[in-house]
Amino acid sequence: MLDAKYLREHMDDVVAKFNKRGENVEELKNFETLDHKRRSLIQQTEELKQRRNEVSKQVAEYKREGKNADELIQETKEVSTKMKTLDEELREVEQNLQQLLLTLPNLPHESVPQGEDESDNEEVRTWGEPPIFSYEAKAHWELGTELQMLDFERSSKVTGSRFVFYKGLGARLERALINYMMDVHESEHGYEEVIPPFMVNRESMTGTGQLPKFEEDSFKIREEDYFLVPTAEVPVTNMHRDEILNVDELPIKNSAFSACFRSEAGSAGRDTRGLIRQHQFNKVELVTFVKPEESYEMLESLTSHAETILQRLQLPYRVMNMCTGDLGFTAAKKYDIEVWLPSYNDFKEISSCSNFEAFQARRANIRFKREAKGKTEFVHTLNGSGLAVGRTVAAIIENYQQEDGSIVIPEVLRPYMGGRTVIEST
RNA sequence: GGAGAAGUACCCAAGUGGCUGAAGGGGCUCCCCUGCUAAGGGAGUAGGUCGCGCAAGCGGCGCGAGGGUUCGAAUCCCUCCUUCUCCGCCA
Repeated sequence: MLDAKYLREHMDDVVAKFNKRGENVEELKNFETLDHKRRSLIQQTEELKQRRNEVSKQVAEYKREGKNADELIQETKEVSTKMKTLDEELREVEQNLQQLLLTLPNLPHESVPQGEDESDNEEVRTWGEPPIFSYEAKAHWELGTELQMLDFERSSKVTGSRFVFYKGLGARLERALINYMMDVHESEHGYEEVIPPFMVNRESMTGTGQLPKFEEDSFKIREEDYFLVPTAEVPVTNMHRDEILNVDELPIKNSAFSACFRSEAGSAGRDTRGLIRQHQFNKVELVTFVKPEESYEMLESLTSHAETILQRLQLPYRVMNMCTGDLGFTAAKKYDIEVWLPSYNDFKEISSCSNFEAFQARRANIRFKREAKGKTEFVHTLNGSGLAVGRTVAAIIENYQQEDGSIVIPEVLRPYMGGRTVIEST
C-alpha cells in the first residue's frame, strides 16, 4: 500500500513512476477525489461530535444539579442524527478509499531498470558454467521417473495434474535439500528458523499483497475464510502484523520452511512437464524486517544468501534485476536468481528476492520505534526464496546427470543422503 | 463438536449508564534517606491513531473486533474473534 499522504503531496512523482511501470493512472485521479471527500467529511463530523460531547457533559451536570435539561437533550438529539448520517457517508468513502489503495502497486526504486517485460530485465552477474554433455542430456522428469525418484503418473491419479510423488531417493533428496538449506541459513547466515502454518486468513493474504487483487491465484478453503499459503512469506511476514517492534529487535531475520500452494491460473500449457510448475511445492523462504535505511543493503545480503546455496551445490546461475514492467505488484526492487536447466537450454527462476520497502508494512501495519517515546515508523520488509526446493531437485538431476542415467549427488548433500555419492537405477 | 468462564493501558486489576482518558497495585523515571545493597519516604509517568495547524496547540476515536440502543456506553443488546476449564473426538 502506498502512503496516502505521499500520494496527496507528491502526485506528480507517483504518476511518473506509474507510467514507468506501464500502470494505469486513472485510479490516481479517483484517489484524489475520495481523499478530498474523506477529509472534508471528517471535519464536518468531528465538529458535530465535539458539539455533542460538550452538550452531553452539560446534560450530566444539569441532572446532577436537578435542573431540567430537556432543551439540551433536544439539541443533542438533532446533532446526533445529523452526525450519524455524515458518519455513514464517511464510512463508505473510507471503505472505497481503502479498497482503492489496496489495488495500487508499489513504486519502483530508482535503481530498477525501465522496461516492459522480462526481455528488458538486466543481467547483474552470472556464476558457474553450464555443463556440456557429450550425449543427449535428459530432462529431470525422464531421469527422475527412470530412477524412481519421481512419480507423475500416480500423482495425477491420486490428485491431478501438477502434483508429484517423490519416492525413494527422490524423497530423500528433497528432504536433504530442505535440511541443508535450513542449516546453512540458520548456522551461517543468522536466520531464526520458522515453520509456519500452511493456511492463513484473509487479513494475512491482504497484508502481504496477494489479496484483494490476486484471489484467483490461490487455493481457498471452502468452509473457512482461509487460504493455502502460496509462500511462507505470507505467514512469516504477518507474524508481526499490527505490532510495534522494538528497534533492538531489528533486523529480524527468519528462514522458514513451508509447502507452497498455487493455483497457476493463467499458466495453462506452460511448464506442463516435470517439477517446474506444480500446484504444491516446498520452499525455504528468507524473510526479514529492517529499518528503512538498511533495506537495500539487506536486499543484497539476502540475495547473496540464496546464491550461497547454489554455489555450494555447484549449480550455474545468473542474477537478474527485474525491470519496471516485470516487478510484480508489491516489490520496489526485485532480483530473480535463475538456475541453469539443460532441459530448457536456458536459465529458469529458482529464487526471487524482493525489497517491498514499506509497502507490505503499511498494509500489515508493522511498525517500530527508535526510542521508547519516539514516533512509530513502518519497517521495511524483504524476502527471497532460499531456495525453491522442487526446482533445485530438478536442477540437480539435470546438471549432475551422467551418460548412464545416474545422478551424482552434490558433495555438500552427501551427509544428508546417508553418505551416498550417486543415485543410480538398481 | 457440547457445556461454562473470561478479554480494560507495559503487567496485574477495579469499574453495570453521565463528575472514567479510565480507581488500586506492580513496573518505569526522578528526588530524599542510607557506608553499599535491601528496605523506607516523596514526586512523576500512561498507548496508538486520525483531522485542522508552519508550529505551539486544538479536536475526533479508543476499555478484544464490528454493529445497535440512548441526549450520553468500558458499562445495556446483537454478531464475530481469541484465550482458559470440563466433556467428547483425534495425529
